[in-house]
Amino acid sequence: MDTGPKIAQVAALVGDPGRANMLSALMDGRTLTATELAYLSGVAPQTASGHLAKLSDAGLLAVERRGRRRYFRLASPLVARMLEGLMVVAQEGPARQRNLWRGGETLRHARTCYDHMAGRIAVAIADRLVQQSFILLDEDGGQLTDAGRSFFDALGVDLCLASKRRVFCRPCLDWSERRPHLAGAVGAAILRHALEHDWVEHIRDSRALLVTPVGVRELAATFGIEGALPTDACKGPVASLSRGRAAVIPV
Amino acid sequence: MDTGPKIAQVAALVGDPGRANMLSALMDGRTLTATELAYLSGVAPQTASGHLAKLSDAGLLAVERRGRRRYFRLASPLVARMLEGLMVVAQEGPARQRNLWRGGETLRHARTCYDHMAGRIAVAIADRLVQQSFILLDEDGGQLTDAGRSFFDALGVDLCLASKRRVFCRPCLDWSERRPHLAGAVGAAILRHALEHDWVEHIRDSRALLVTPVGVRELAATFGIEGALPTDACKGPVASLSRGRAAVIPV
DNA sequence: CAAACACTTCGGCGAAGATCGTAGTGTTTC
DNA sequence: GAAACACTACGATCTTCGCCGAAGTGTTTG
Repeated sequence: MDTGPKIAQVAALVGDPGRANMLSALMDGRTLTATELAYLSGVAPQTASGHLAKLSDAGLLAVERRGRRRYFRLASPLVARMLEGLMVVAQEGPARQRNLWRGGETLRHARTCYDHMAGRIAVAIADRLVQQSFILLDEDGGQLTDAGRSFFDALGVDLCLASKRRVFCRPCLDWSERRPHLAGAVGAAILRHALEHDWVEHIRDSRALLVTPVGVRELAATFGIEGALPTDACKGPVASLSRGRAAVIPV
Repeated sequence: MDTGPKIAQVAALVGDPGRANMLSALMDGRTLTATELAYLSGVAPQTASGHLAKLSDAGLLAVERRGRRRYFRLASPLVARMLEGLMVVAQEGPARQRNLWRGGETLRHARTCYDHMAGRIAVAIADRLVQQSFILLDEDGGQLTDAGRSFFDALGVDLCLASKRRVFCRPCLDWSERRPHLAGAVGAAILRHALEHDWVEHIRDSRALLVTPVGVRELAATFGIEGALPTDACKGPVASLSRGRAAVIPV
């Protein structure tokens, strides 16, 4: 099998702390400039430039020139998927090996992406809002309809907290589902609302979100996304997690 | 986020060609000795010893001493999952980025694992055989019932080809499905039978298996596993693959 | 008990590559 | 047009780490 050398090449790229930091920073789908990435990874701009060139050449990053700066993002959800694989293995380490894929599964189910929700649930919510014509989405933009505004008003979601300057509503490609969820002010408002009403809560030291029993009921009632929610019929950690509030598994 | 350094540590381990070769060789769930791994990765035994120690310390490999030799295998399905992530990214490289997860998807659907079948289909077959009490499975062993023997006789599967010394029937954890499929002589006989009757065929340069139209029909009729098989309703590469024999996508 | 075997430890060699200072190109701002 | 800015290219230094020869420990075989 000659697959060994190939994966070594990619792994070696990720194997440098500086480059790994850059990739981690881009995990949530953001696009960042070379300078920002240099700062985040803790190396000089010259060094970062070299690293970014290598990552782009290898097809791990996609670049876009705008003006005098270059914006980098992960080249595809595949790359994010690979990084998540590494994260899961890395976080467990030598200790307690058994059943630790729970972390990964929980992440895929519901997590934060910057300031909004991602994962199966977030994609289902976006689907539902589009299906009901509350939101219009295309490749790189989104728009709230009048019906959508009424819907959120009735729900008590405050869409005005966002600063004037930020994008109001946009799609954000979900790397575990390979389909878009909602970002922008609307996405942030939904997450804020869900946290305030105890539909979900943060899991310590993780981007994963725990869906509470209240959340299961309310998300189903509000968005009609039973399919994406844990149920009694759904065996496995997600279901057992959501049955009791206290059962927080370190991820 | 301090996840950067952690994933770098793991990635750096995989980033060496020698170690990557070792891990690749173990991808299908086999257990190999240190000497075998040294030969397969093309380094001297001393070097291999060091590499294996590092991989074990990091929790990527599990070791078992038996007599004067040490048997290594991947520590968990998580590791295999991570390696697959790297493989998928590595095989695509800079070129044609779009829709290349087909390879991974095909692998998850049906592939060989040593000399038997793995993937969704294999897990479904194992489920069905257990459900019908043709086979009894527990953690680390399996047993063919009398009813099971009759079933395979009627089907024309020859279970006697296996050498006397090999394990007759045992479960083998499927890393893409996280549930067991059948290994041992019975597992091998099923794959042999499927290949001889053109239910599946090897895809060139890959461990992936292509389920032929005949296979779709016969596997459904024989094992009642329609759910795991590609159908017309199932969009995506697997369905398009199975519709015509000629449509072999390089993986 | 000796010999063969499987594996590990030690030590020195050598190549790969990460780092940053200096200097350069292209872009924006004033 | 000059200055500030974002990024890139080159080169010297230095650390890291893979590599294998030699020697050592534990196990099996005859």
